[in-house]
Amino acid sequence: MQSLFDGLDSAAQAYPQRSFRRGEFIYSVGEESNNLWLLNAGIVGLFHISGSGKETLLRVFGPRVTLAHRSILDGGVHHATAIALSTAEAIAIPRTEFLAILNARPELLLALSRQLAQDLREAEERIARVMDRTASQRVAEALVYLRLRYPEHNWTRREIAEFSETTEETCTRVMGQLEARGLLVKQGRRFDLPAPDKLLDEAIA
Amino acid sequence: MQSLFDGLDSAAQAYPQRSFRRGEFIYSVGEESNNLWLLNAGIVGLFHISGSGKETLLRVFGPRVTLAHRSILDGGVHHATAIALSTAEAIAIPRTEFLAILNARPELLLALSRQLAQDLREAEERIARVMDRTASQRVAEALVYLRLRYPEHNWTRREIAEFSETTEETCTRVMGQLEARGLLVKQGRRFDLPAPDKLLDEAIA
DNA sequence: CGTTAGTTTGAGGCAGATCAACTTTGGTGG
DNA sequence: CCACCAAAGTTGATCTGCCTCAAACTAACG
Repeated sequence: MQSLFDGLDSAAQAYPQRSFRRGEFIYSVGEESNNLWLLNAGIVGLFHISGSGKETLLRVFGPRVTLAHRSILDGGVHHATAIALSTAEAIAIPRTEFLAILNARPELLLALSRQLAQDLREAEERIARVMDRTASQRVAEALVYLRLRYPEHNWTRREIAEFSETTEETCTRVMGQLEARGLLVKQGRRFDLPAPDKLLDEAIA
Repeated sequence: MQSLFDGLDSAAQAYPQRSFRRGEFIYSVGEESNNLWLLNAGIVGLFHISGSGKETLLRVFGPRVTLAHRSILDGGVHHATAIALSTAEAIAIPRTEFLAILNARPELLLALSRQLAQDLREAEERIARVMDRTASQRVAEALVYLRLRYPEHNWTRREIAEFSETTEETCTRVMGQLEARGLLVKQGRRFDLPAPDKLLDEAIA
């Protein structure tokens, strides 16, 4: 089955590609979602930033996926802020053109629905997990998820903490314990997980 | 715009209506989602139940909405358990027929996508909220949300707690404080919110 | 090398979970 | 209509995970 990104790729060729450096905003919460973004390269994080400055990493996007499709279908206002986590290349398609393409090609709308259904499952599993697991367990699970899914990215303690709903300090401490148990190896700022499956087993148990 | 429920209503007439009493399961986590459910009456809760028995109320369904659409689009396995919170009446449409109708009527698929987009926003807002707000604030927000959205239902402390990611005891204590401040009035097991907007203001501030 | 972003470590405090015992409610059936 | 009882709600005492604040350290990059 064709992905939403692939189905829109040819239409995107008509538009210029934009570059973002680490830390740059692709869009911000509250803005109108006038564009659908096609991410060609790099890693982008979708963040919720609260009044008190506390940040939550809601979703992570890698190459060959779309951004802002959810907002466009839900009232046209961004509910969160998309920030480049590494150098990123993306193309913006006008909202109206995106909707016209969806209208003309129901199979792409179906692909989009499936993506939303999957994202909703993942979000709801996270809601339940906060109550269900300790901070250590959540960090361990986040490490495995982020590392396996986006191995090329240099995940920081802060990013891991914001994804696992805990603090940077707790994250550091948990990673230290995992290192002591041989489940994590630090090399400068980078780290590796020699046995991700074992790590998950021990974390959940 | 036509809702998904309305679009499927005529097709549902071919199938018998089933009744559920409070506490009965409509479907369970892990089961295959062979049916789309049309809820005609009553309130249904979608729960995540962890190994340790801890329950989380993920979503609430009222009359004239569908259940299991997310699962059907996402691999066909239920990721949570649907339980009747009051006497409920619902009709099951076979998965295959549901998919055939979606295929024939893209406008219904669009309505479904919009619903998923909205549910995803609500779920992600909840993820951020757990870190962002105290237990008291979450309880206050849950009270307003549940009471205004489903005024006919007699929400129990347990249900409110499982929706606001806290415990029954905390929920009781918070409600006691709100009563002392005149923002909540108990009448036996029922309660009323004389000034929901004020309650929200004070809770968030 | 200087500078900044990222990481580590320690000490202290508290929100809220947990456990336990008790009270109230409201539906049921005798 | 009343007595009963299971489900729901309340209250208090205790305990702890992890957040918070602070301060020093270190990697990486221009």
